[in-house]
Amino acid sequence: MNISQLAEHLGLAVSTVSRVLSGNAEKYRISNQTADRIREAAVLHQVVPDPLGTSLRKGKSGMIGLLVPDITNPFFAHLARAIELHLRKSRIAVQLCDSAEDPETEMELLENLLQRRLDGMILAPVGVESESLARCLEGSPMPIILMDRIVSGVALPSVSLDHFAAGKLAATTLLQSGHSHLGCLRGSPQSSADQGRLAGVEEAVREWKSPAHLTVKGSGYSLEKSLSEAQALLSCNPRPTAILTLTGQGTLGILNRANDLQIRIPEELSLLAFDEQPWSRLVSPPLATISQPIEKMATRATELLIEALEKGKKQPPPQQILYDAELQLRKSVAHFSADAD
Amino acid sequence: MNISQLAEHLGLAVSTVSRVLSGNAEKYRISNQTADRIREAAVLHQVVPDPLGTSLRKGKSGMIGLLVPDITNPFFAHLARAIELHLRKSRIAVQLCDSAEDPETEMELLENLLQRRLDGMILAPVGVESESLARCLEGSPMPIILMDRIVSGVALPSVSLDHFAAGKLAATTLLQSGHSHLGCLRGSPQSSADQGRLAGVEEAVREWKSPAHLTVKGSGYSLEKSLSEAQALLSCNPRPTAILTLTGQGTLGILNRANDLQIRIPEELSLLAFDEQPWSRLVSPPLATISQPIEKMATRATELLIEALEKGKKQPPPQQILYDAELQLRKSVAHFSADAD
DNA sequence: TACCCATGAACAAACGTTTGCGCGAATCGA
DNA sequence: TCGATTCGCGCAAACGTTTGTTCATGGGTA
Repeated sequence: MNISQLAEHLGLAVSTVSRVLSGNAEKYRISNQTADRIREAAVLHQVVPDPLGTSLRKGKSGMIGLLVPDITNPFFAHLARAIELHLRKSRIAVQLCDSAEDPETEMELLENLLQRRLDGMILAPVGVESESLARCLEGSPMPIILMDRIVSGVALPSVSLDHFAAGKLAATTLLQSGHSHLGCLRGSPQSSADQGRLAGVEEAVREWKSPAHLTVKGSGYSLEKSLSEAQALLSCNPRPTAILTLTGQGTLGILNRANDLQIRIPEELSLLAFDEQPWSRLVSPPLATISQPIEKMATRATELLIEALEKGKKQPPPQQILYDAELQLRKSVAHFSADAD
Repeated sequence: MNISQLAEHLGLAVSTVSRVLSGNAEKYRISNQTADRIREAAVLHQVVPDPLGTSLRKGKSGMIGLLVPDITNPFFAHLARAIELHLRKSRIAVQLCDSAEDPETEMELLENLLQRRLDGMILAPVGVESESLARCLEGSPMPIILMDRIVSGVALPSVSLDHFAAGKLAATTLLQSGHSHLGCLRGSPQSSADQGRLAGVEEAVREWKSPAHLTVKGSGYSLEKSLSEAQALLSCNPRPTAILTLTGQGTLGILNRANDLQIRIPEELSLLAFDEQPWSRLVSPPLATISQPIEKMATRATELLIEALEKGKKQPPPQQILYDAELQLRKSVAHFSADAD
């Protein structure tokens, strides 16, 4: 039963029912008597204004798109959950899309989402530079908030970790523990997040008070790739005394290979990992991590989006909002003593 | 620009443009000349039929709801990803909802989804019995496919692991390795999945050729709970020589506490865990797991749903579709030798 | 020439809302 | 008692499609 049928049933006009059911009873001066009658009948017959009709009339779908590279990645899963929760409070639904870290899929999904005339969208891009992607985003008719990674050449508001500062913090932490040869396992060289983190690491090493050396390995997010790159990094001669991993998979790769090679952590190798995982503090030794304030970032992004929606779907100013990483110092990072090597 | 503006621009009727753009040109015998002219203009002006209008007219939103207890749980994340991928091929979008393992939130979300007049929905219930939940599902106007867990008292089609058989397989595996005292760390006693698994375990123990003993601990999915329950299980006297964990958190709990107590795996304790995780084969020793054929289940569930959608949104017959678990036997399970205890 | 039929496209109703406007009735001040 | 205001609600248009029906045109046959 829809509201016009309910109106007929009650002998009232559709407009009256609509006004009451959409909470505008007093605004249009519907008498309490009539309003209550409508409300009662509505709950009795389980009548709710059809969102399709509402959307069409209002020109809003009440839905935003969330496009992530990999919902299977705990970081994005947490992000998605927080975003959905926040938007729910504003009665906005979330359409989920997973681009599987593939730029082409991402492009298709993006076009699809734009066609669907959603109210807005939160996008965590795969991170590969693409002219067509940039053009597609540039001319978007809806507000778009970028998360985690940015798209070069596009002026869009973004919410992310201060990757540069985080990388610097991580490297400095290891340097301060006495390590002078750092290893770094990166993810994709394409990703702006990785680029930022690595740049931070490099600057920390460059600015360190005494000479320090940095070995960088890795490319890609797959587990197989991470394993072989971890192997490569651990086989360096001389081997780094401390390793920083920029991705979750990379961390698993190092943990696994170090175990195979019987390298003791932290006695022979210190390990600091990006992204806190559920098991980080449970493995042995507990893993020191650089964690992201996921909740805060999700909150900020949704606030930005909601604000844009209320201001008539206009794009908010292209500010870059950065958050500081949090260092969880645990036993996997130890002070370097020369006799171990 | 919408199709009516495009029609006006071309000096044609809206209906003609609509027929061409929705791919029904020849069905309504639009001349190739006209059709091509429309198509060209459409790509030029980036005109696509507005899904809102289409939805309203057709009475379909082209969108289904996916309600999971915790998208942060890798199992559900994988499920969500596979489901979204499959439905995308049929041009169906997915609205994501996360109930945070909370029955009340689940109930609210469910009502919300039902109101949104989606085309259908895939539901992985929290698993707590609830009269109102059952009633809500029973009278649903859209097809609903249950996943992973079932809701007692409701005749809905479901796709899930054969939890009972999986539990039996797991327990039998441990018994066959010579263990006669099994420990089991469960999740929530409310969950039909856990109930099934545990029942399978109990039957395996009961039917085993020689006397065997089973100690069951655990309740809830939180990490803290899992840690304390793991502690309790490992502190039993006598301690089980093999432990089966029914949840991911439980596995982490056992791994952590075993490490604290300096219990060597598998020499002093065999461990078999439900649900394959990205790190399962990477920890030391590699973890034996009972894995679920997530892809297959997701495929089947979406097939069921799509079929129902094509048959006019009617509920498919309430069949229960079960899949067999797959045993990944790894080094964390060892043959029991009496001298170790 | 008159008729029929196939062709190609327009007309209009319907999907379910929201909302500016208007209208009759009741209330009020003078 | 009368004009002016307020109150309570209905009317109708509009949002953007889809689709059954109609209509004009032209070619073919009788």
